[in-house]
Amino acid sequence: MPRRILADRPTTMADVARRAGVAAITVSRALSNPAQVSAATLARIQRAIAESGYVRHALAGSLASNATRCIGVVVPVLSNSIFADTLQGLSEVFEEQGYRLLIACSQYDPLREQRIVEAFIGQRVDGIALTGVTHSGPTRAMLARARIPVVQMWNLPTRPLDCAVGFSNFDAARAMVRHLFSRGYRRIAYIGGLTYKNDRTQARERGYRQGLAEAGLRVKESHVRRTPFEFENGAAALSDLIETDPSIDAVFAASDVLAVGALLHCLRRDWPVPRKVALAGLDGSPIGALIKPELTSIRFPRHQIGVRSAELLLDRIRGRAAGVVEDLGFELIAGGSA
Amino acid sequence: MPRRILADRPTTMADVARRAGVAAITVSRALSNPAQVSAATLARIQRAIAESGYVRHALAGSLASNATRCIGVVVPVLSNSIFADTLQGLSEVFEEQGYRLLIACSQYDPLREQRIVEAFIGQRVDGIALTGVTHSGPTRAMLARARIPVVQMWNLPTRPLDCAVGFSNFDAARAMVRHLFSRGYRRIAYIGGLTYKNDRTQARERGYRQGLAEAGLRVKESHVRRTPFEFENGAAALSDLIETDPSIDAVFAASDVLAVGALLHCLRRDWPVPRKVALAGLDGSPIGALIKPELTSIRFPRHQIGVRSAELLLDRIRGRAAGVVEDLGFELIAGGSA
DNA sequence: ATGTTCTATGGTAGCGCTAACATTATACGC
DNA sequence: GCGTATAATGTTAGCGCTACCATAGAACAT
Repeated sequence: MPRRILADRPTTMADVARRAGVAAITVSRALSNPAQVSAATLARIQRAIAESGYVRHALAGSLASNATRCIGVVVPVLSNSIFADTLQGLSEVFEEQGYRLLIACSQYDPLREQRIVEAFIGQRVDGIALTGVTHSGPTRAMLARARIPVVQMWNLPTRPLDCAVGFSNFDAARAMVRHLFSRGYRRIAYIGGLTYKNDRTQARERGYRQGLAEAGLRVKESHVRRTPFEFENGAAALSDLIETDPSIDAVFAASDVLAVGALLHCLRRDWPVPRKVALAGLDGSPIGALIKPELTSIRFPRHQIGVRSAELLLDRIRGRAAGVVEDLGFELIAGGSA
Repeated sequence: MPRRILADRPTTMADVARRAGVAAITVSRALSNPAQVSAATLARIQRAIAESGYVRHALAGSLASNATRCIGVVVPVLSNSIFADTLQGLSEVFEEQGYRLLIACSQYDPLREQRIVEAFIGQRVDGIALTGVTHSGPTRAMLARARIPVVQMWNLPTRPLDCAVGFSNFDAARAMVRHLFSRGYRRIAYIGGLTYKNDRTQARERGYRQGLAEAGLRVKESHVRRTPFEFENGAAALSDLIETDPSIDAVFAASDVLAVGALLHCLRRDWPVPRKVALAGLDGSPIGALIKPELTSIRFPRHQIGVRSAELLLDRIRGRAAGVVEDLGFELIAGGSA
């Protein structure tokens, strides 16, 4: 009962095999492990492939071999370039090893992440890289049941799903508050992201609060702002903070996107930074270094997070032990802004 | 001859069917078209799925149905947020229609694009979205042979592969040169991208040259710089241009990343903009509007390019006519920088 | 009562590939 | 010469799902 008209269907491996005068399995071997095939046969097969414009049907291969050579990656957004560096690191390692990346955006939404993870499992990816360490219950359950190697990136989980590569967002934020304190600032406000959907943002805000507490300063809730990571929002939040309380002497923005927005806002208004207000960010983005004064920030190995995540995931795929959590640390960059 | 130990294999549709007391095909229908299944049966199946934690094997389904509900997207880079807006537009439309996106980066390299397209065809994606209009011969051949719907984005092809959505990068650059001329600038230098791998960059440079020619100005080759799109490179190129020829009165950067880098460099050096040198960009990125003076630039509907591309691709997938080329235009934003 | 249509469900085959085993030819040691 | 190792290739049986056709029963018209 043929389901498709036989004429005009795409070339299959059997077609190539016929043309080269070999069995289909030999074509399969020629493609996935050429060393197994004699030089003469290989040449005939390669010629047949070129002549017919054959492209192997990866889905059928994956179904038969039970391995897709695909890795699923979830990032919150693509518009913030900080994750792009990590993606770059992931893709460098995986491409070299013959794996492809499926990239999807969760928009900082755990439910969206859950749907993405389900789709990844449905695609039978060989491994999954997640940004962050908080995931919905169903997400965790699906991953556990599917027994797919997973790496969590950009933060340090207390109970990792599998392996993890990141740094302490909490410590980084606390370190920045200490730095500001050591420079003499005492009325330190905070502009952070929307905490309710993001563990990195939460950790940074906790770090800010802890840093103030350790310095013996009280947290004023009116000095804490939360807003999505856009340049404009950093500018608006700063403007609002200063208007609300002109005595604020420093603002710590938990992301360089916000900090750069805030800094540019000051420059627009001809507010002297750091004299009127000191500014500090967190991300170490290159644009911070181009502004005068240079943005004080914290840099972390964004690219290396991708590289190490890929390496650990490959280890897991190849059957090595799980449960590794790697802390790649961070570095405070003291610019002129604080 | 079983190839896998039968115990401890992932749940299949047959398992779910057995548990629900129906045939596998009914489970399939319950998942892909629930209206075909009676309410009572549907409930039993849904319960069986929930109990067993079943996730449908999408690969097997695609193999059988000859449709993957996946769209392949090639962008040059992820680190430049201008493509992120387009991706966002694509994903909004496709997700709503139940399609998934496979996103890959060509790094502005046609050979890499070719490998990506081959992989997409191997995955039997239902459609492909490409950035730009120049592609390697093999890429064009593969796409033609595979008869996969394709949309080319961000520029207007003279001979489209299939459909296209974009604007004239040439006209945009020319319009900016005209604007600079109308403001009285006569020694207009240019900072562009690396033309040899990118048709948008080529078109913009041609637009610059044409604009000068139409204004009766001669192009000085020493006034033309090419560099990868990074903030730092814009700063460095501007610095170098001014050093080489201090009489330059305006610089047109063919990307806002370069223009913002150049503008920040001027501010660092306390060079008055536009008095010492006028600056104009092209991309309409939000950060340009935050700087003082605001960056003169050209805005285009980046998000809408994604939306329309997705709609056209869906039309094609559903069998409607090919060959549509849509020009979405652009808009000049006159800021204080030029 | 008979035919017609519609709804709900099932049986079977096969999508295109590769794992596992089988087979054949060739080389090698003694 | 014979057993044994090695290389090169083939045969077969699925991987897990859905298209296609079949079937059975209910609803309705004639």
